[in-house]
Order: sequence, then structure tokens, then C-alpha cells
Amino acid sequence: MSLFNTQNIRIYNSLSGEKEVFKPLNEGYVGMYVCGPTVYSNVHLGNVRTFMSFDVVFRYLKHLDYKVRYVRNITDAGHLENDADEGEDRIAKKARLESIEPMEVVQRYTVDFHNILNEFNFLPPSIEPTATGHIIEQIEIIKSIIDNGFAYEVNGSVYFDIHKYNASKEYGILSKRKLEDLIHNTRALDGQSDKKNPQDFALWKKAEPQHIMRWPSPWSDGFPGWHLECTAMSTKYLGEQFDIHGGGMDLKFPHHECEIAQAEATNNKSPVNYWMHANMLIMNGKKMAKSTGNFILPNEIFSGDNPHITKAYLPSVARFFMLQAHYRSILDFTNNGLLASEKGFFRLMDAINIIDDLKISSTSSFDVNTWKQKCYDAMNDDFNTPILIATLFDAAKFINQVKDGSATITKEDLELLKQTIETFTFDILGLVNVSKENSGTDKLSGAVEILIKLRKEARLNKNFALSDKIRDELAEVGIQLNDSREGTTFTTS
RNA sequence: GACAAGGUGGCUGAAUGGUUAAGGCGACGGAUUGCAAAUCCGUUAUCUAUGAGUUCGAAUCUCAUCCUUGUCUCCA
Repeated sequence: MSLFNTQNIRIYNSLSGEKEVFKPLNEGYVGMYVCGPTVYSNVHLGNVRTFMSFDVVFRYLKHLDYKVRYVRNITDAGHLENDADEGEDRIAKKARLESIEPMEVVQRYTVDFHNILNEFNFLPPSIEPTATGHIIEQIEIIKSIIDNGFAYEVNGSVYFDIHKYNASKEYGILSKRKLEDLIHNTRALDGQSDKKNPQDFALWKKAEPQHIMRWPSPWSDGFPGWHLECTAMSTKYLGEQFDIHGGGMDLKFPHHECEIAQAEATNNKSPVNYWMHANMLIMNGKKMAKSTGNFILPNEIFSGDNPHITKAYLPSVARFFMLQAHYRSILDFTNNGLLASEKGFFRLMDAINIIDDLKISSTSSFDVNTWKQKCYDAMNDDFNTPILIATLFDAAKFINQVKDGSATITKEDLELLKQTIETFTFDILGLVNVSKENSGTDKLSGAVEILIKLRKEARLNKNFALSDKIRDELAEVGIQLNDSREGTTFTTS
């Protein structure tokens, strides 16, 4: 019997606005698509948060014995710079600025993206397709949409006819917008003569002579529109209908709305059963933006090289910090929050790392099976990682009590506790175990051990002036001595 | 301006109709220590932006007001 038979997941579906029991189209199999990054610059930390949320979803579904195909694309063709102007694409623009080939930009930032995600201990998706590798598929979809009467060609470009679509379908079904409101709110655009209506969006754009990224098509040498790649790649690898589609809240409109319209216009089917949207990351209570300086790059968290943070943080600490908030809540990225999470993270790790040293008793004062189900309940409830972490701390407290002698545990329960806490902490949350102690190099450890020995002798001789001098001066260079009954260890900061 | 999500303790962040509103950090008290730090244990919101309403009962539903974030235009 597979685990998914005993655990019922409920997912908040953006389409319905409610939590729904998750039932995949094919029992035992899950198809999941997440909109990946546009690789024209370093990956945005908020984007990392979104992908982290879905990394945990992926990990949990796999843990429940589902066979998951997780597709996360790389957008290497660039979205249109501005739908209203010549349709310059972000990657081509960046390439010209830096005088390099477009694919060089793509290569550089794809590598950066993968490096950052590796640091954060992400699982690679099952398929990571690129937009430029699926131009043919995108052209085929455009043909179908034209054949079905929902798109029109003007001067070598093809546009999706929103008004025609809305006559028989519902444009705005995901973002709860009404076409009338959109019309009312659309500003007058100048030089916008090709489209029948301002709400229409491009499926294919004819390339200007100077445009570097271009492909032949029945309509012109050009490039695909901004929303098409996700429809093409999700359909190709997951089918006309699949289970979960995820992305950042900012993509809900128009990107995901257009994906639905494109798929409906092609296959006359709603493409996705469960739409999931991760909320935004802000910093110090404000929007994170390069232009205001309220900004941090992911690798600056690891190096500490950013004015908004006071020290370097382990990737797992940052990961723990983000998972302490629910994916549908706005998360405020602050140095104080990181500091608090760092302490909590090490507290959890310390508890896990002493499990093997615990004394076994003939009875348990803790109901491990009930606690284990609480862990599942947390994740089953729309992947509620903050509740899961709180539950893990229940176990951490119990572990410390056993160590203290104020609680007891049997051999069998200890086995179950250890296995469960490690599964949820490392396999599902994707945290990486670390021991704070003896984190220095071998040579440093040897040198500090000598000082610890000297200090111990001084203390035995009640030469506290000397012992405190050793302790304080080590602290000044960032080496913290930790006394306990068992002896003295040290940590470096 | 329109639409969407949200405003919970010193900070962070869960809980969406029903006993004492999770957890982490901090603070305070205790254990430990020669004294500290580290570690461990315990305590810590008569109350959920503001005002009104629905209900036997609301943080949770409704309305209004204020504020924040997002989208509507490139931005994760």
C-alpha cells in the first residue's frame, strides 16, 4: 500500500479560491508544471522562494509514493520587453548592452540559477525544458488557435483574440477579472495599430531587422509571444490536462490567465486541475527592488556581503527561514528574522544530533505515533511547513527532556522518532544537517584544543584571571567556548 | 483608479465559527557555572488595524474606513 492511500492532501486552488482534496488525474501519478526563471540576470530571491515552495511540494508528493513528473522551464527566449513597442526581448537587449551573444547571457545565468538552487539543496526537476528548444511546438499551437478562430495575423504577427474568446469562454476566470473592467482600465496606447483590441496578446511577433533572436514561421521571421512557451512545454510533457500548475502570485495575471486561454483555444479543455500561487517576498517591509537598493542577491546571503544583513547565513538557515512562513503568505525578509531562524535551526539540529545518545527506558512518556501523524497532517493541509516545523520542535523539546531525564522513551519509539524527524527535516523540508561544533579546520581545532586544555588547568588551579583571558580573547577572534558537564567544545562564527 | 491577497504579542509567524489564539526569536525566572557564555527547563497576547453588524458564539462571516504587498505596463 502506498502512503498516498493513507494521507489526504488538501490544496488551496487559486481557481476556486478554496482548499480542495487533491486527487490526481491518474491514480499514483502527478504531473506538475512550474513557471521557471527568465535567465537574463541573476535569479531573484523571491523567485527562489517560489521554487522552494514547489521543491517542498515535489519532495512531499514523492515521499507519499506518488510518481511525480515535475517540469520547470527555463525561459531563454525572453519575454517581450514591452507589448506596446517594437517587441524587443529582454535577453536580446541585455546581449546588446553587454556585447555578447544572447545564448551567452542564457548560459551564464542558467549556470548561476542552478548553482544557487544547488546551494539551497533543491531537487532537480524531472524535466527542465527551454523555450528556444520548443519553437516548433509553439508554432503548432499558434496554427491550432488560428484554425479554431481565436487568433488573427496582422503584418507577420499573430495575436490572440480576447474578445472572440470571451464570447464563448471566460477570460479572467483565474484572476477573477472581467473583460469589461480590463477594457475600462486599459490605458490608451500609442503606436498600437496592429491589435484589434488592446487586451489581445501576441502569440507570434515579427522580428525587426536588428532583432537577433529570430526563427522562421508561416507568418514571418520572428519569435514566440510571452505566454506561449509554458502552454507548449506543459502540454508536450504533461498532456492537455495535468494536475498542478504553480508559479508566483505575480504571474497569475496575465501570464497564467493567457495560458488557460491558449490551452482552451487549442484543445477546448481547461488545462490544469490545481493552480497554486506562491506569495511575494518583501524585504524590511518593502518591495524588493534593485532600483531602490532594497535588494539582496541569493549568494550574498551565503557570503554576508550585503548591507541589509549583519553576517553570512548557511543556505539551510535561509531555507529554514523561508519555510517557517506559509507559501501563500507574504514573507518579510529581515536580518532579525534570519538571526531568529538561525538559532531555531541549530536548536532543531542539535536535538536531532543527540537522538543516538538518548537513554532507553521500558516506557515512553510521549506518543510518537500521534506526533508522527501530526507531521503528516501539517503537510496534508496545503503543505503547511510552519505547522510542520512547530511540530518538529515538539519532538525537539521531548528529546531534550529525555536527555535531561525528565521524560522516557522505549527502543521502538526512539527508532520511529528518529526516522520520522529525519524524514521530515531532511527529505521533505530539504534541510541539510550541520553540527555547530568543531566547525573549524583540523589545524585550528588542534590549536584551540590546546588552549582549552590550558584553560582547564588554570581553572583547576583557580587561576580565573588566566582562564577568563583565554576565553575572552578567543571570543574576540570569533571562537566561542561552550562549557558543559561533558567538557568544553568550541564553535566558530 | 480598478482588481487580488493581506493587516494577529516586543519581533517573526501559524490558526479561517466553538474550551486556556501554535511554534521560533527576545524578555523574565530556574537548573548548570568560580563568574559568564553556551545548553536545558518553566513563564510570557482577557486578545487578533479601526469602527459598526450577523451569530448562542468570530481573529475567522458582512459592510465601511485606514494601511501594506501584488497585478493592470518591463519587473519574480
